[in-house]
Amino acid sequence: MSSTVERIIENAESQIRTGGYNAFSFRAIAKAIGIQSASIHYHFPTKPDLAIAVANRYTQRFIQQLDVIKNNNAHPKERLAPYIDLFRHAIKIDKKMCLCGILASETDALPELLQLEVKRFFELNLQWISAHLLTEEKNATAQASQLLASLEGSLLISKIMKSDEVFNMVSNQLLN
Amino acid sequence: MSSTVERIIENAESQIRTGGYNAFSFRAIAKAIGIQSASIHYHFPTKPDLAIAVANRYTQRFIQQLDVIKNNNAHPKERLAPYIDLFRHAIKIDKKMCLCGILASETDALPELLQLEVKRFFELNLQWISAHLLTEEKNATAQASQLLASLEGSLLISKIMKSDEVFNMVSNQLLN
DNA sequence: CAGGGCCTACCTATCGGTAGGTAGTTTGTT
DNA sequence: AACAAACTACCTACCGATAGGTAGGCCCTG
Repeated sequence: MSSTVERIIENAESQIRTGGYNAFSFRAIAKAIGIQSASIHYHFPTKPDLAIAVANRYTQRFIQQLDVIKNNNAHPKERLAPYIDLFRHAIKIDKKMCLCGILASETDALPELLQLEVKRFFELNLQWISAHLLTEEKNATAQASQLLASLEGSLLISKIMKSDEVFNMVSNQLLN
Repeated sequence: MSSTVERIIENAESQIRTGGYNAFSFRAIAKAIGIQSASIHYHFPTKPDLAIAVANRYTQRFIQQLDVIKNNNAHPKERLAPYIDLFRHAIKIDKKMCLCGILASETDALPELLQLEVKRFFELNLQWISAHLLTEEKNATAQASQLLASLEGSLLISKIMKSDEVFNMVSNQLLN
């Protein structure tokens, strides 16, 4: 049995990943987990506070997965497939966008502190790809951008197509 | 002097491209163009009606640009740079996401008819890339997906980074 | 004088947020 | 050990603001 705070964050994440920042509400979360919307304000005073907590947990979990990938795969080249699988999980299991992907697309409509938290996710991924995935490449930075952009973009296209086909084709290309 | 309908659509597009479907409102548009929000309902009865009109005009204009590119460049290989420039325009001139990119990421929160209109944009682009950009390639479909995903993804990353650097690196890679 | 294009005025629903209360638990003091 | 103070985790009830949408009137033009 998870705590109220965890259930709030979990449900908020689900709503944001479905429709973005403006598509989640305290009332909808409250109804979903069976408490009053006012009670959410006890744990997260404002909407930005909650959204930042959601993004923070999302990034933290992502970092943990990156560590697992690094530790389980000694050679950088072995790490690409499991890295791609992190995004495959979003579209195939969660059937939702990457949280930071959908938020990034709405950047200019987000509270400033939330922008910074989302930005951190991308900086962190780009740096990790360069350092632990493309170690021996010359233009690692450019290739890292290409990889991350392809994955985020293919998630978005797969959502609107209601099919994993685009994601599968893109990930197969990336693996070659 | 543009018509009221055109000014409504223009302003709605700007708002949607900034914060997504839930971030635009009849009242904000009305205020921006100097009419009453009720007057917008005369031209577009419901919010989905207006959003669909916005997406339709966006796609229609995109198609026109694709025709120009095709007609101005006899060889498929010459068409890549101007195609990329369509997306460069979004991030460098408009300083906004691709309308259909941001809407695609919110797919499951959109009215069904709007989903179809957004989907049409991507189907159309994928088909055009395959037919007029990668004519001689074997796996044209997969490469088209890769190209479009890279461009949409790099827009989204550039927005959150508040820098064109990622878009520039990705587009340079695509051109090689 | 008919109708297109806009207006005022208003509706209901929902939003984020606040005020104040309460049951149960924990903590500090004697 | 006993008791009071304080804290946690909720609750009900409400606020002003804003959302999309509707009804009906007014004015200008053909």
